[in-house]
Amino acid sequence: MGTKERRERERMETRDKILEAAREMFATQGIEATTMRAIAQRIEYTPTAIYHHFKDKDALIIELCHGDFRKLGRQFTQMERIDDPVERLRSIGMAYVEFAIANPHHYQIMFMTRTPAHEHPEEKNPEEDAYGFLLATVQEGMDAGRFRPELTDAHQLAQMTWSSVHGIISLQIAKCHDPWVDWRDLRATARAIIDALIRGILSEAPQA
Amino acid sequence: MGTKERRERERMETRDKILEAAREMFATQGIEATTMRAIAQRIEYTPTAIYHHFKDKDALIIELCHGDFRKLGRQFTQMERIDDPVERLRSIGMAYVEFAIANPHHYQIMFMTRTPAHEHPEEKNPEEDAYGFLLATVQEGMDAGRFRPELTDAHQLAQMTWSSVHGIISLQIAKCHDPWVDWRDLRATARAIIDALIRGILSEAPQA
DNA sequence: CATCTCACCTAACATCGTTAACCATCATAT
DNA sequence: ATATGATGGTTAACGATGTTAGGTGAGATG
Repeated sequence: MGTKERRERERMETRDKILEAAREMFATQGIEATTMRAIAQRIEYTPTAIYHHFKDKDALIIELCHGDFRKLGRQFTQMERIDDPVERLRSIGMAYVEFAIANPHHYQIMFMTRTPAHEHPEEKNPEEDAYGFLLATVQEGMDAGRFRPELTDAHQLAQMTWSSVHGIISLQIAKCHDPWVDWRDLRATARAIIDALIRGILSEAPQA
Repeated sequence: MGTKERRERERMETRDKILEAAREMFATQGIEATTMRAIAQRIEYTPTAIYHHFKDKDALIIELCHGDFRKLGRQFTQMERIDDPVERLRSIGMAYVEFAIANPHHYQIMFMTRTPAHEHPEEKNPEEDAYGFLLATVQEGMDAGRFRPELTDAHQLAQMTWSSVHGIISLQIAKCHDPWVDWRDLRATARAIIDALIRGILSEAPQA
């Protein structure tokens, strides 16, 4: 019949139009400032039409988040080719920074706001699970004895590195307009943080 | 006459009642979930009454923020008694963590949301300028040659330490309910981050 | 006693997310 | 061919939000 397929395809097309419009408007205007009505008007639909594709605004946001998490995960797995786990860790950190610089509004949604019970079904897919990739890298370094002997918790170590980079990113996103801090270049400071932290967690034994 | 003074005092009393109610409701319910009407009802006034004391909701928030910044600054200056600048730096970091744990919602307002052009008039008062205190401590350590020679920018160094601690705090505040991360104890991880970072920025020359 | 001030209230407005009820199209079953 | 029924969309509205225009009334001032 093929008509069923066409129907489905058309449905997905308008669904994608909604997502695309929402993505751009969230990114440029911010998430709170972007209204359902505005999204609808942009794609020349009625606000109610959106609700035939997404339960509510949160569902729309979460859907966009999933896409962004996948994107970040793909970015990370490109670092797989780096053999040295410590160097890979450094590169993951910088890739994370680049992602945040490229998508600051999405970054804000993904990591700076209390999300509504984010299910994260792709938790198990390594291609999409950025945290898992970071964790594995840290574990690899730990197994190779690269880190100080008192650092035995891979989760904690992963959270340490992640949050160190997240810190400077999120502070600058939130506070970049405040005059009482003389902000330095994000990339440079992030690099300095990564270098310092890695130096601080590396085992002192000279490596081969 | 004294009547003028009494009028002013009464005005300030209700103003403080508004602030007090808002502070607690923001802290327990969250800032977005706390409505003007709810604040008014709590102190048995009409929503409009609030607008005779504060321009709008943002002004109310900003006013609360100022108080919180003062509180944090006071917390910091208690570390003045620590002579060693590096140890003081460590203590500042942990004090910051304790502040965040004690006031997570305020922390969110102060450091995790884009504030509406926060004037920060008390920038010059050392007793209230937490960032300035951190900066001075870092500068002192730098002057004493405690840090690696390539680290010559006190602002960058201050931002590095600040953001490292901020990172783990804000991530846990925002993502503590997400099941895909196995969070470790905030205090312990923060301490590990501080230790690692400090080890990473300290000059290798053995100190006296 | 008349007037003025000023903290506060009543009533409303615009806008938001969201939903109930309806409508039009079109593949399908009789 | 025509009735049926699903489906993607619309119109109109609801309740809640931040906010404001215009009034009210008690107490200070002349």
